[in-house]
Amino acid sequence: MNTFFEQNNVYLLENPELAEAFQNIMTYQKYPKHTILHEAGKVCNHMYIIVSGISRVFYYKEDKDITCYFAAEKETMTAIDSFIQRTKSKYFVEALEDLEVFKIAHSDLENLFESNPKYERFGRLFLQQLYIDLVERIDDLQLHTAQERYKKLLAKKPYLFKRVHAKHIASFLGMTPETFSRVRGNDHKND
Amino acid sequence: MNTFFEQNNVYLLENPELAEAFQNIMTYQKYPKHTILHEAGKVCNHMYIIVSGISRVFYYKEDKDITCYFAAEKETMTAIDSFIQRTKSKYFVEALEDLEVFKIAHSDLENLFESNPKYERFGRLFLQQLYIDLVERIDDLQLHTAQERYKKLLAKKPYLFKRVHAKHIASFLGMTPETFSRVRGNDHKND
DNA sequence: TTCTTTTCTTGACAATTGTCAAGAAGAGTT
DNA sequence: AACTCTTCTTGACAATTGTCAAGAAAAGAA
Repeated sequence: MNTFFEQNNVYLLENPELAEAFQNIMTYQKYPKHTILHEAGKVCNHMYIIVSGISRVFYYKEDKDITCYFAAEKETMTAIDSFIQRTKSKYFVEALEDLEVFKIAHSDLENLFESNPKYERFGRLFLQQLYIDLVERIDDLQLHTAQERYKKLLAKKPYLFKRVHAKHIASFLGMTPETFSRVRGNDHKND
Repeated sequence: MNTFFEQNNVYLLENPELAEAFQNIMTYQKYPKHTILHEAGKVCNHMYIIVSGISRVFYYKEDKDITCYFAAEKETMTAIDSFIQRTKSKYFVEALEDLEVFKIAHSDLENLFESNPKYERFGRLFLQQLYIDLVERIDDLQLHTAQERYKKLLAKKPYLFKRVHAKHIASFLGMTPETFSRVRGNDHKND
């Protein structure tokens, strides 16, 4: 996954004007653990940049709760389908820990993009990085065993395994909690 | 998958200026079947809009040939990792049929984006749609059986099943050719 | 703390998918 | 057409993963 500040800091931090422009449309906000920041069925009008805490995006597939995205410090999060297409979302966004975030309204972001091409450009470059991240995730899911998917995520985002319920990671990896538990058990043996 | 002309026709066709700008940087080209349009290990400097024919993007995972993308008429195609990041690609791009395409150089596209914010804007909106398509593909792979993945693709892109080798569709769907064959067999029974 | 609820682990078994091998079917060439 | 090469299908079996159930462990509430 991508981070607004880290992976694109070239654009947001090295250019004071860009940083200021974004700061002007961001509002700092806190949410307690378990808060639902966005509900499925509604149009999502905000995106969030996480200052502290972890959140997840999930949806229901035949009563089963499927996590499709995690966001932690410095990462961004929104109900992406709705935020982009301006339609009702299938996703929920939930705080898994107490959250501190910067909140950005869709309309403000659009206005910013329209106000000056350099912001539009930043938006495009940012999306490009998100796109690359997704391509990688597809590769992972397309032809890897449960064990391999587990190891890859553990290497990439070890903190998830300490801070997030196993069942959420399991569904994110496309396996049952039971399989996740067994795969984790195997992995510990190889230490 | 997305199409330059279809899904974004709002932008490309309704605005004659935009259409003309793109036509100025596109060159029409033909490639015979089996042509490798891009080789892994090289930086990919072009994207293609397909006029006729079908192509695929693939890579090797431990000697196994994995297809990760198909593009047919009106769709776009490139070695996306390299085209976006300007690094060596892991992907090959291959013509599965005789191809007629419009070819666009990365540099020309960048220049176009920089020349006027409305092109930059089109680029961003186009990427947004590609992103949504990928999110959908992840949903498919994350928690569906081989049978379900087969049926979804058959409903969405039936022409693939007539024009492309089964083994390529199988790897695209994340299953072996044998499983693909059996799943296809099951499906015919339910007619 | 104790009590309650949820999550995690483990076993037994079932379903799905992969592997290997052999033959059939199909495409391409001469 | 015959020949060659590749792809597709099918069977037998193995490996992986899912389902269900029960108990252990952990987290949250009183």
